[in-house]
Amino acid sequence: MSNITTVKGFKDILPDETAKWRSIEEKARNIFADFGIREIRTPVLEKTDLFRRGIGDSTDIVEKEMYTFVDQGEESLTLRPEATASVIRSYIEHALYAADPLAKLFTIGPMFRRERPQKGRYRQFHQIDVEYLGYDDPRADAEVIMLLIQLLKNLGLADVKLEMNTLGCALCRPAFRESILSFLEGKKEDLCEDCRRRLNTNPLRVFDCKNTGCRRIITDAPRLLDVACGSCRKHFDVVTSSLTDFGIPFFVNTGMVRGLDYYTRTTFEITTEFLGAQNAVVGGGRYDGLVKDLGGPDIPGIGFAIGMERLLSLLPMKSEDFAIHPYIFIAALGDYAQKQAFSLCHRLRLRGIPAEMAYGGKSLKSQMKRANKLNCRYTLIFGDRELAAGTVELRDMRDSSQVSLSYQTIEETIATKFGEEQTHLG
RNA sequence: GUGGGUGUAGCUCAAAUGGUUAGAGUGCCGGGUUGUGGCCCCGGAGGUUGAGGGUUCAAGUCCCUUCACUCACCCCA
Repeated sequence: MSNITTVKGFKDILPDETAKWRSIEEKARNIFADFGIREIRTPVLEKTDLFRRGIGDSTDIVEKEMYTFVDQGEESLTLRPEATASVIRSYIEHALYAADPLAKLFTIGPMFRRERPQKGRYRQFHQIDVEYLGYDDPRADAEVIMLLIQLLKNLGLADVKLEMNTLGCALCRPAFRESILSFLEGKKEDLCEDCRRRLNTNPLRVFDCKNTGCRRIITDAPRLLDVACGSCRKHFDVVTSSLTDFGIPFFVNTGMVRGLDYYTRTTFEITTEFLGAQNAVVGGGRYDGLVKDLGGPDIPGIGFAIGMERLLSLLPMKSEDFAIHPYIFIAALGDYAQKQAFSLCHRLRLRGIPAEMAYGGKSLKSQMKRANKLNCRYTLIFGDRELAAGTVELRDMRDSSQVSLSYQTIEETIATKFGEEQTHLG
């Protein structure tokens, strides 16, 4: 096939799937409303510097995964690889903090990273993103996580694991970095090739190396939790004890390092064993320095991002459960009847009754087959014979019963019936 | 960027060591009922076997190249 296809790593979301997506989004919006989180929508395209400064120049995302191009020789632009930087940019640009020092925001939409696609990883993927700005208190961390857990519960997601860690703050992290470096320095020869490289770039990454040799070495390494400053430790204690108070189970994973430079203190992930190599469905954490780094006031923040494709693949939803069916199918025989059917069909739709018909003078059998395929509740049948007698046939597609009704009042009859059945379903 | 796997009908897959017009299920269209769906039966349409080249009397099958998809590494949602 030499036809034009989607770009590598980009996916069409076909009609059978869209209802599932909408269902997730609706449930998210509902719970966000309960928590007072308001929607913000930012452009998918931003100036490249936003991400360079926000995410960090030495991260993989910025180094090799961004869709960046120069716009007509003028300016370097980038398709957003994540939402947080954009939300913060907007927050600063419109000085939202001036009107209210506290902001709870969410946004839903596509992100773009030019990685090699594989299971659970696409070049365009979608995130549900939540950001709390201006909240210093560890209870905000707990609130964000609790709302996330509740959302996943509402969606029917089971068998997931909440992993927690703290990355320290500007005071205690540098010291920790040094102690890790000196710890690993003597064991350099035993580390894998990747980890030796990591010593220079991001030594904390050695913690989540999958190489068994590296794992053995790192088990004895100092942990940030042990050397964290008093306030960071206290912060983490309040977050975790809040979760415990509400019966939310979690695992402290002192080896969890996140890939974006801006995280401080609390970080967390929701993981599952059903996603193959991409086991994280949600990632998040606190970023107390980011707003300031991006040119705003010194305002703390915490948030998370849910990977929608990964989430979808974990949910047991079936597309049949979301299928929509016409209430009534009109099967008409003959030119005059077809004309009447077309008019009736349109009038029913204008009244909010899902109606469908077949064009093109097909056989009754063919029209009935179509009605069946569409899973219509009723089929209305009439030809010249019925119209001459002023009647129409209404067939119940479930039990195959059929009644003869007055053509004059059929629109009202159907409308009444539809109204009654709707309230019954209520 | 690196490595493995796979490319045959819209979809899921067959076609022994190379051997005539590449099959089945499903879906689609039509018929079996001159005006009645599902189940059943029958028929039809739909393929340049991903593309290009090579070996051979003969290639879906073997060789080379290329592309796509996929899984994994790196990293992340």
